[in-house]
Amino acid sequence: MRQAADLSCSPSVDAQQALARAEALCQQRGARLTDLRRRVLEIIWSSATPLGAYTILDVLRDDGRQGAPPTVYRALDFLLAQGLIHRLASLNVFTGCRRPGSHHSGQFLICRDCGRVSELSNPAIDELLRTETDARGFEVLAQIVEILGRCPDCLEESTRHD
Amino acid sequence: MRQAADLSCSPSVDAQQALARAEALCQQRGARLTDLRRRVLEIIWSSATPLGAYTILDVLRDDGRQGAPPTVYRALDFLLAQGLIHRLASLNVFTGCRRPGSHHSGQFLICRDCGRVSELSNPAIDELLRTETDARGFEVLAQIVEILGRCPDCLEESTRHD
DNA sequence: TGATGTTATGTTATAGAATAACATTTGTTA
DNA sequence: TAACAAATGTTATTCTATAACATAACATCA
Repeated sequence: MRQAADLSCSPSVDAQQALARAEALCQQRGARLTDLRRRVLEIIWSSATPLGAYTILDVLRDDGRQGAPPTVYRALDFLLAQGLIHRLASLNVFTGCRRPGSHHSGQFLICRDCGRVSELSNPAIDELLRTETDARGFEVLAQIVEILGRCPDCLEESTRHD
Repeated sequence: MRQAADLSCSPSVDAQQALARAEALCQQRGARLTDLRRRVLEIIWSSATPLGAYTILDVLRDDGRQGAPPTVYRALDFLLAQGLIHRLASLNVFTGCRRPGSHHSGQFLICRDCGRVSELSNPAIDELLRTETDARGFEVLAQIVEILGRCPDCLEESTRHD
């Protein structure tokens, strides 16, 4: 996979905005966005592609922090609970939520080649799924919609090189 | 979780039909449904709930077979490639495909309480997702649609007991 | 302020899921 | 039968995630 992760640079504008929003939301909810949790969120937002827990752990250690897997997973659990990140079940990775505040499951397009992810939020998809589940008397707790494929950029590139 | 797995009984009618169809499909395709692969498929179909790879491995060992993780994963890879089973990414488990023959990604309702799974195949959902991806120039390789929640039976039961 | 309870983090160990790499066996075909 | 390919056996390792318990930070109230 042509990896796009670049964690060396300082927080992007996106990351800064996401952190600011996270601060505001947590404040509002009385949830504690501690140093560790903020840093994990920042790490996630600083990458162009979703990160695995152990990659995050490596970055924390590079920070000079002490840490073990539970350190990361607990922070991730918090961020998930606050709707600040999503977990992509098909890849065991985590990505920043583009629409925090409204807890939602999200719909994801995942590029197999570059690893980048687009988050959709097509209400029609939600509605359609809701219709199906309602018809069956099934109570929905979480929706997982992940589409693995190739993004336009990588498609174009592979076309040029063939 | 109130587990519904019962592997002790002889193959159910469902399992027998699934095995027969698998035989036919593999024959037709020139794919080799070996003893091991057939047995793994049978184990999967003999359970009311999806099984993890290591649970399947345990059953194989109970059979008196020798085996290690690769044994199971290779059989699973074959069955996946033939479209005879599905993998549920959100739980790392495998379940028999209710519509083998047509390779498809499927849509699943997974009950958090009893672990049972219903496989939908609502073309409208596929279509809607296709519309989204087409509009974005995204080439789809695989779709993952898994809905975690509570099935009608478990809902009713929890209502009675509250 | 200090005692108490709660929340968060540190730490060690382990469980669970999946694959790499190579050896051996089985099946197929020439 | 020889030679090749496919399938399985086997050992080791990597990656993902959590259990269990210890310590530290924070909050609340007498």
